[in-house]
Amino acid sequence: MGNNISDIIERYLKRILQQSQSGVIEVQRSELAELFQCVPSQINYVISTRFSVDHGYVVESKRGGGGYIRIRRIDLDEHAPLVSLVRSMGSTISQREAESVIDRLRREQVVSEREAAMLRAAVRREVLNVDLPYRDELRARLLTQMLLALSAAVQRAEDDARPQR
Amino acid sequence: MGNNISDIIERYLKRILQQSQSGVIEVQRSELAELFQCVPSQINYVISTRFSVDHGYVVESKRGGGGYIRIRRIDLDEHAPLVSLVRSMGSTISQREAESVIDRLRREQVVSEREAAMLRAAVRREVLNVDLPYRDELRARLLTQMLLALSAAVQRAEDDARPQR
DNA sequence: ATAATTAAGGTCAGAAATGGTCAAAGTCAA
DNA sequence: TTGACTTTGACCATTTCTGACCTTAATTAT
Repeated sequence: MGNNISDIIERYLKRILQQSQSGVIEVQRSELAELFQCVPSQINYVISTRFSVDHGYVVESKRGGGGYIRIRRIDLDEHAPLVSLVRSMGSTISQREAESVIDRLRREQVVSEREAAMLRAAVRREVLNVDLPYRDELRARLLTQMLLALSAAVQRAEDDARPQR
Repeated sequence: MGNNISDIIERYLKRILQQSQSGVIEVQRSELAELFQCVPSQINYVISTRFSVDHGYVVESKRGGGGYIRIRRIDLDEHAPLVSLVRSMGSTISQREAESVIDRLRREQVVSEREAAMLRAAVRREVLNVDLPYRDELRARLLTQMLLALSAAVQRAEDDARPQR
Protein backbone atom coordinates (compact mmCIF):
# COMPACT_ATOMS: atom_id res chain seq x y z
CA MET A 1 0.00 0.00 0.00
CA GLY A 2 1.47 3.25 -1.18
CA ASN A 3 2.26 6.48 0.52
CA ASN A 4 0.01 8.82 -1.39
CA ILE A 5 -2.84 10.71 0.23
CA SER A 6 -5.48 8.58 -1.42
CA ASP A 7 -4.12 5.41 0.16
CA ILE A 8 -3.94 7.08 3.54
CA ILE A 9 -7.53 8.25 3.34
CA GLU A 10 -8.58 4.81 2.18
CA ARG A 11 -6.92 3.20 5.19
CA TYR A 12 -8.51 5.72 7.52
CA LEU A 13 -12.00 5.06 6.19
CA LYS A 14 -11.55 1.30 6.28
CA ARG A 15 -10.32 1.50 9.82
CA ILE A 16 -13.27 3.42 11.16
CA LEU A 17 -15.55 1.23 9.09
CA GLN A 18 -14.03 -1.77 10.80
CA GLN A 19 -14.42 -0.19 14.20
CA SER A 20 -18.06 0.51 13.66
CA GLN A 21 -19.81 -2.78 14.11
CA SER A 22 -22.71 -1.80 11.91
CA GLY A 23 -20.64 -1.64 8.77
CA VAL A 24 -21.82 1.90 8.10
CA ILE A 25 -20.09 5.21 8.62
CA GLU A 26 -20.99 8.80 7.95
CA VAL A 27 -18.37 11.41 7.25
CA GLN A 28 -18.25 14.99 6.11
CA ARG A 29 -16.37 15.67 2.94
CA SER A 30 -15.03 19.05 3.92
CA GLU A 31 -14.01 17.82 7.34
CA LEU A 32 -12.07 14.90 5.86
CA ALA A 33 -10.41 17.20 3.35
CA GLU A 34 -9.40 19.46 6.20
CA LEU A 35 -8.08 16.55 8.24
CA PHE A 36 -5.91 15.26 5.43
CA GLN A 37 -5.00 18.62 3.98
CA CYS A 38 -6.35 18.01 0.53
CA VAL A 39 -9.00 19.47 -1.73
CA PRO A 40 -12.53 18.18 -1.13
CA SER A 41 -12.79 16.54 -4.52
CA GLN A 42 -9.98 14.23 -3.52
CA ILE A 43 -12.43 12.55 -1.20
CA ASN A 44 -14.66 11.84 -4.15
CA TYR A 45 -11.70 10.38 -5.96
CA VAL A 46 -10.89 8.04 -3.11
CA ILE A 47 -14.49 6.95 -2.81
CA SER A 48 -14.97 6.29 -6.47
CA THR A 49 -11.72 4.38 -6.88
CA ARG A 50 -11.75 2.40 -3.63
CA PHE A 51 -15.29 2.16 -2.36
CA SER A 52 -17.10 1.19 -5.51
CA VAL A 53 -19.77 -1.46 -5.79
CA ASP A 54 -17.10 -3.82 -7.09
CA HIS A 55 -15.30 -3.37 -3.83
CA GLY A 56 -18.47 -4.20 -1.99
CA TYR A 57 -19.55 -0.79 -0.76
CA VAL A 58 -22.55 1.42 -1.31
CA VAL A 59 -22.14 5.15 -0.91
CA GLU A 60 -24.93 7.64 -0.41
CA SER A 61 -24.67 11.33 0.29
CA LYS A 62 -26.68 14.41 0.97
CA ARG A 63 -25.84 17.98 0.04
CA GLY A 64 -26.71 21.20 1.76
CA GLY A 65 -26.73 22.00 5.44
CA GLY A 66 -26.08 18.94 7.55
CA GLY A 67 -24.82 17.11 4.51
CA TYR A 68 -22.85 13.86 4.76
CA ILE A 69 -21.32 10.95 2.93
CA ARG A 70 -22.44 7.56 4.09
CA ILE A 71 -20.41 4.46 3.29
CA ARG A 72 -21.92 1.04 3.81
CA ARG A 73 -20.18 -2.27 3.47
CA ILE A 74 -22.21 -4.85 1.57
CA ASP A 75 -21.58 -8.52 2.21
CA LEU A 76 -21.79 -11.13 -0.48
CA ASP A 77 -24.63 -13.57 -0.73
CA GLU A 78 -24.12 -16.07 2.04
CA HIS A 79 -25.23 -19.13 0.16
CA ALA A 80 -23.67 -18.74 -3.25
CA PRO A 81 -21.23 -15.86 -3.05
CA LEU A 82 -19.26 -16.86 -6.11
CA VAL A 83 -22.16 -17.57 -8.38
CA SER A 84 -24.00 -14.38 -7.56
CA LEU A 85 -20.81 -12.38 -7.89
CA VAL A 86 -20.08 -13.85 -11.31
CA ARG A 87 -23.60 -13.07 -12.44
CA SER A 88 -23.04 -9.43 -11.63
CA MET A 89 -19.85 -9.22 -13.67
CA GLY A 90 -19.85 -8.09 -17.26
CA SER A 91 -18.03 -9.44 -20.29
CA THR A 92 -15.24 -6.93 -19.84
CA ILE A 93 -13.23 -5.96 -16.80
CA SER A 94 -10.22 -3.74 -16.12
CA GLN A 95 -7.33 -4.82 -13.97
CA ARG A 96 -8.35 -2.36 -11.29
CA GLU A 97 -11.90 -3.65 -11.20
CA ALA A 98 -10.73 -7.23 -11.16
CA GLU A 99 -8.45 -6.51 -8.25
CA SER A 100 -11.28 -4.92 -6.35
CA VAL A 101 -13.35 -8.06 -6.83
CA ILE A 102 -10.46 -10.21 -5.63
CA ASP A 103 -9.90 -7.97 -2.61
CA ARG A 104 -13.52 -8.31 -1.74
CA LEU A 105 -13.47 -12.09 -2.00
CA ARG A 106 -10.48 -12.10 0.24
CA ARG A 107 -12.06 -9.72 2.71
CA GLU A 108 -15.04 -12.01 3.06
CA GLN A 109 -12.80 -15.05 3.22
CA VAL A 110 -14.37 -16.67 0.21
CA VAL A 111 -10.89 -17.33 -1.11
CA SER A 112 -7.64 -18.07 0.68
CA GLU A 113 -4.58 -15.88 0.44
CA ARG A 114 -2.99 -18.38 -1.92
CA GLU A 115 -6.03 -18.42 -4.16
CA ALA A 116 -6.18 -14.64 -4.15
CA ALA A 117 -2.51 -14.52 -5.13
CA MET A 118 -3.20 -16.76 -8.11
CA LEU A 119 -6.17 -14.69 -9.18
CA ARG A 120 -4.17 -11.48 -8.91
CA ALA A 121 -1.44 -12.95 -11.05
CA ALA A 122 -3.93 -14.05 -13.65
CA VAL A 123 -5.51 -10.63 -14.12
CA ARG A 124 -2.30 -8.65 -14.48
CA ARG A 125 -1.94 -6.89 -17.78
CA GLU A 126 1.66 -7.96 -18.24
CA VAL A 127 0.60 -11.56 -17.92
CA LEU A 128 -2.35 -11.35 -20.29
CA ASN A 129 -0.32 -9.26 -22.68
CA VAL A 130 -2.86 -8.83 -25.44
CA ASP A 131 -4.06 -5.52 -26.80
CA LEU A 132 -7.06 -3.67 -25.50
CA PRO A 133 -9.96 -4.09 -25.70
CA TYR A 134 -9.43 -7.85 -26.04
CA ARG A 135 -7.40 -7.87 -22.86
CA ASP A 136 -10.35 -6.74 -20.77
CA GLU A 137 -12.52 -9.40 -22.37
CA LEU A 138 -9.95 -12.09 -21.78
CA ARG A 139 -9.60 -10.99 -18.17
CA ALA A 140 -13.35 -11.17 -17.67
CA ARG A 141 -13.50 -14.69 -19.11
CA LEU A 142 -10.60 -15.85 -16.99
CA LEU A 143 -11.91 -14.38 -13.78
CA THR A 144 -15.46 -15.63 -14.19
CA GLN A 145 -14.36 -19.10 -15.26
CA MET A 146 -11.88 -19.44 -12.45
CA LEU A 147 -14.45 -18.35 -9.90
CA LEU A 148 -17.04 -20.69 -11.31
CA ALA A 149 -14.52 -23.52 -11.22
CA LEU A 150 -13.84 -22.68 -7.62
CA SER A 151 -17.52 -22.65 -6.87
CA ALA A 152 -17.92 -26.06 -8.47
CA ALA A 153 -15.00 -27.40 -6.48
CA VAL A 154 -16.61 -26.17 -3.29
CA GLN A 155 -19.85 -27.81 -4.30
CA ARG A 156 -18.13 -31.12 -4.97
CA ALA A 157 -16.36 -30.97 -1.63
CA GLU A 158 -19.64 -30.41 0.17
CA ASP A 159 -21.33 -33.22 -1.69
CA ASP A 160 -18.54 -35.57 -0.78
CA ALA A 161 -18.87 -34.63 2.83
CA ARG A 162 -22.55 -35.57 2.71
CA PRO A 163 -22.82 -38.82 0.72
CA GLN A 164 -26.36 -39.65 1.89
CA ARG A 165 -27.59 -37.42 -0.96
CA MET B 1 30.33 -9.77 -12.88
CA GLY B 2 31.18 -6.67 -14.86
CA ASN B 3 31.31 -3.10 -13.83
CA ASN B 4 28.72 -1.65 -16.13
CA ILE B 5 25.83 0.27 -14.67
CA SER B 6 23.42 -2.62 -15.03
CA ASP B 7 25.59 -4.86 -12.90
CA ILE B 8 26.01 -2.17 -10.29
CA ILE B 9 22.29 -1.62 -10.07
CA GLU B 10 21.74 -5.36 -9.89
CA ARG B 11 24.14 -5.67 -6.98
CA TYR B 12 22.52 -2.74 -5.22
CA LEU B 13 19.05 -4.23 -5.52
CA LYS B 14 20.19 -7.66 -4.39
CA ARG B 15 21.94 -6.16 -1.44
CA ILE B 16 18.94 -4.26 -0.12
CA LEU B 17 16.80 -7.28 -0.91
CA GLN B 18 19.10 -9.32 1.28
CA GLN B 19 18.96 -6.77 4.05
CA SER B 20 15.20 -6.65 4.09
CA GLN B 21 13.86 -9.45 6.24
CA SER B 22 10.70 -9.86 4.26
CA GLY B 23 12.35 -10.56 0.95
CA VAL B 24 10.42 -7.71 -0.62
CA ILE B 25 11.59 -4.25 -1.54
CA GLU B 26 9.91 -1.27 -3.08
CA VAL B 27 11.86 1.23 -5.08
CA GLN B 28 11.08 4.21 -7.23
CA ARG B 29 12.26 4.04 -10.77
CA SER B 30 13.06 7.71 -11.11
CA GLU B 31 14.84 7.76 -7.78
CA LEU B 32 17.02 4.82 -8.72
CA ALA B 33 17.78 6.37 -12.07
CA GLU B 34 18.77 9.54 -10.29
CA LEU B 35 20.92 7.65 -7.82
CA PHE B 36 22.84 5.84 -10.53
CA GLN B 37 22.82 8.63 -13.03
CA CYS B 38 21.12 6.73 -15.79
CA VAL B 39 17.92 6.99 -17.77
CA PRO B 40 14.84 5.54 -16.10
CA SER B 41 14.36 2.85 -18.70
CA GLN B 42 17.67 1.37 -17.70
CA ILE B 43 15.99 0.23 -14.53
CA ASN B 44 13.49 -1.70 -16.59
CA TYR B 45 16.35 -3.28 -18.47
CA VAL B 46 18.03 -4.42 -15.28
CA ILE B 47 14.81 -5.80 -13.92
CA SER B 48 13.86 -7.67 -17.04
CA THR B 49 17.31 -9.19 -17.51
CA ARG B 50 18.18 -9.97 -13.89
CA PHE B 51 15.00 -10.20 -11.87
CA SER B 52 12.90 -12.30 -14.19
CA VAL B 53 10.78 -15.28 -13.33
CA ASP B 54 13.52 -17.78 -14.07
CA HIS B 55 15.77 -15.91 -11.72
CA GLY B 56 13.19 -16.48 -9.01
CA TYR B 57 11.72 -13.03 -8.61
CA VAL B 58 8.26 -11.58 -8.94
CA VAL B 59 8.06 -7.94 -9.89
CA GLU B 60 5.01 -5.71 -9.68
CA SER B 61 4.69 -2.00 -10.19
CA LYS B 62 2.28 0.87 -9.98
CA ARG B 63 2.29 4.06 -12.01
CA GLY B 64 1.05 7.49 -11.11
CA GLY B 65 1.52 9.50 -7.96
CA GLY B 66 3.13 7.39 -5.27
CA GLY B 67 4.12 4.80 -7.85
CA TYR B 68 6.69 2.11 -7.14
CA ILE B 69 8.41 -1.03 -8.34
CA ARG B 70 8.16 -3.96 -5.96
CA ILE B 71 10.59 -6.84 -6.19
CA ARG B 72 9.94 -10.03 -4.31
CA ARG B 73 12.39 -12.86 -4.01
CA ILE B 74 10.96 -16.35 -4.02
CA ASP B 75 12.39 -18.55 -1.34
CA LEU B 76 14.05 -21.33 -3.27
CA ASP B 77 14.53 -23.76 -0.41
CA GLU B 78 11.08 -23.64 0.97
CA HIS B 79 9.22 -23.88 -2.29
CA ALA B 80 11.66 -25.77 -4.44
CA PRO B 81 9.16 -28.01 -6.22
CA LEU B 82 7.16 -25.18 -7.70
CA VAL B 83 10.06 -22.96 -8.56
CA SER B 84 12.00 -25.69 -10.30
CA LEU B 85 8.87 -26.68 -12.15
CA VAL B 86 8.29 -23.12 -13.24
CA ARG B 87 11.87 -22.89 -14.39
CA SER B 88 11.58 -26.04 -16.43
CA MET B 89 8.53 -24.83 -18.30
CA GLY B 90 9.05 -23.19 -21.62
CA SER B 91 7.50 -20.07 -23.02
CA THR B 92 4.83 -22.14 -24.71
CA ILE B 93 2.55 -24.88 -23.45
CA SER B 94 -0.41 -26.80 -24.83
CA GLN B 95 -3.59 -27.39 -22.92
CA ARG B 96 -2.79 -31.09 -22.67
CA GLU B 97 0.66 -30.43 -21.24
CA ALA B 98 -0.68 -27.82 -18.85
CA GLU B 99 -3.29 -30.22 -17.57
CA SER B 100 -0.74 -32.91 -16.92
CA VAL B 101 1.37 -30.42 -14.99
CA ILE B 102 -1.65 -29.48 -12.91
CA ASP B 103 -2.55 -33.12 -12.31
CA ARG B 104 0.92 -33.83 -11.12
CA LEU B 105 0.91 -30.87 -8.76
CA ARG B 106 -2.36 -32.11 -7.38
CA ARG B 107 -1.10 -35.66 -6.92
CA GLU B 108 1.92 -34.38 -5.10
CA GLN B 109 -0.33 -32.20 -2.98
CA VAL B 110 1.47 -29.06 -3.97
CA VAL B 111 -1.88 -27.47 -4.74
CA SER B 112 -5.31 -28.00 -3.22
CA GLU B 113 -8.27 -29.30 -5.16
CA ARG B 114 -9.70 -25.78 -5.26
CA GLU B 115 -6.46 -24.35 -6.59
CA ALA B 116 -6.23 -27.10 -9.18
CA ALA B 117 -9.78 -26.36 -10.31
CA MET B 118 -8.90 -22.71 -10.87
CA LEU B 119 -5.75 -23.60 -12.75
CA ARG B 120 -7.62 -26.02 -15.01
CA ALA B 121 -10.17 -23.35 -15.82
CA ALA B 122 -7.46 -20.87 -16.65
CA VAL B 123 -5.67 -23.06 -19.18
CA ARG B 124 -8.72 -24.08 -21.21
CA ARG B 125 -8.55 -22.98 -24.82
CA GLU B 126 -12.16 -21.76 -24.84
CA VAL B 127 -11.31 -19.42 -21.99
CA LEU B 128 -8.10 -18.10 -23.45
CA ASN B 129 -9.71 -17.81 -26.85
CA VAL B 130 -6.85 -16.26 -28.77
CA ASP B 131 -5.29 -17.71 -31.91
CA LEU B 132 -2.38 -20.08 -31.91
CA PRO B 133 0.49 -19.78 -31.39
CA TYR B 134 -0.24 -16.86 -29.04
CA ARG B 135 -2.63 -18.98 -27.05
CA ASP B 136 0.11 -21.39 -26.03
CA GLU B 137 2.31 -18.51 -25.03
CA LEU B 138 -0.46 -16.89 -23.04
CA ARG B 139 -1.16 -20.19 -21.32
CA ALA B 140 2.50 -20.56 -20.40
CA ARG B 141 2.63 -17.06 -18.96
CA LEU B 142 -0.54 -17.61 -16.99
CA LEU B 143 0.51 -20.93 -15.58
CA THR B 144 4.01 -19.85 -14.61
CA GLN B 145 2.84 -16.61 -13.07
CA MET B 146 0.03 -18.22 -11.14
CA LEU B 147 2.31 -20.91 -9.77
CA LEU B 148 4.93 -18.37 -8.89
CA ALA B 149 2.34 -16.25 -7.15
CA LEU B 150 1.40 -19.33 -5.20
CA SER B 151 5.00 -19.73 -4.14
CA ALA B 152 5.20 -16.13 -3.10
CA ALA B 153 1.96 -16.12 -1.16
CA VAL B 154 2.49 -15.87 2.52
CA GLN B 155 1.14 -18.98 4.06
CA ARG B 156 -0.56 -18.84 7.38
CA ALA B 157 -2.85 -21.30 9.04
CA GLU B 158 -5.79 -18.98 8.77
CA ASP B 159 -5.34 -18.82 5.03
CA ASP B 160 -6.12 -22.44 4.45
CA ALA B 161 -8.99 -23.04 2.14
CA ARG B 162 -12.20 -23.03 4.02
CA PRO B 163 -15.57 -24.09 2.72
CA GLN B 164 -18.09 -21.37 2.14
CA ARG B 165 -21.11 -21.37 4.27
C1' DA C 1 -44.53 32.53 2.03
C1' DT C 2 -40.79 33.75 -0.75
C1' DA C 3 -36.43 35.16 -1.74
C1' DA C 4 -31.75 35.39 -0.58
C1' DT C 5 -27.97 33.42 1.66
C1' DT C 6 -25.25 29.89 3.44
C1' DA C 7 -23.64 25.26 3.77
C1' DA C 8 -22.92 21.28 2.13
C1' DG C 9 -21.57 17.77 -1.67
C1' DG C 10 -20.70 16.52 -7.15
C1' DT C 11 -18.42 16.67 -11.81
C1' DC C 12 -15.07 16.99 -14.96
C1' DA C 13 -11.17 18.22 -17.44
C1' DG C 14 -6.47 19.01 -17.16
C1' DA C 15 -2.01 18.98 -14.78
C1' DA C 16 1.33 16.38 -12.37
C1' DA C 17 3.63 12.23 -11.10
C1' DT C 18 4.97 7.86 -11.98
C1' DG C 19 6.29 3.68 -14.52
C1' DG C 20 6.52 0.93 -19.46
C1' DT C 21 7.88 -0.11 -24.33
C1' DC C 22 10.55 -0.31 -28.19
C1' DA C 23 13.82 0.45 -31.49
C1' DA C 24 18.11 2.62 -32.56
C1' DA C 25 22.74 3.40 -31.31
C1' DG C 26 26.80 2.12 -28.66
C1' DT C 27 30.27 -1.27 -26.67
C1' DC C 28 33.06 -5.13 -26.37
C1' DA C 29 34.77 -9.68 -26.55
C1' DA C 30 35.39 -13.75 -29.47
C1' DT D 1 33.37 -8.40 -38.01
C1' DT D 2 29.85 -10.04 -35.82
C1' DG D 3 26.71 -11.01 -32.29
C1' DA D 4 25.32 -10.43 -27.64
C1' DC D 5 24.71 -7.22 -24.24
C1' DT D 6 24.06 -2.38 -22.74
C1' DT D 7 22.59 2.35 -22.99
C1' DT D 8 19.59 6.00 -24.46
C1' DG D 9 15.58 8.64 -25.61
C1' DA D 10 11.18 9.45 -27.79
C1' DC D 11 6.64 8.26 -27.06
C1' DC D 12 2.96 5.76 -24.32
C1' DA D 13 -0.18 4.33 -20.19
C1' DT D 14 -1.85 4.75 -15.64
C1' DT D 15 -2.86 6.90 -11.34
C1' DT D 16 -3.24 10.80 -8.46
C1' DC D 17 -4.15 15.60 -7.44
C1' DT D 18 -6.28 20.20 -8.14
C1' DG D 19 -9.50 23.78 -9.03
C1' DA D 20 -13.21 26.00 -11.48
C1' DC D 21 -17.91 25.56 -11.90
C1' DC D 22 -22.45 23.18 -10.71
C1' DT D 23 -26.42 21.23 -7.78
C1' DT D 24 -29.03 20.57 -3.65
C1' DA D 25 -30.74 21.48 1.01
C1' DA D 26 -31.27 24.21 5.15
C1' DT D 27 -31.57 28.65 7.23
C1' DT D 28 -32.42 33.44 7.46
C1' DA D 29 -34.28 37.79 5.97
C1' DT D 30 -38.13 40.34 3.91
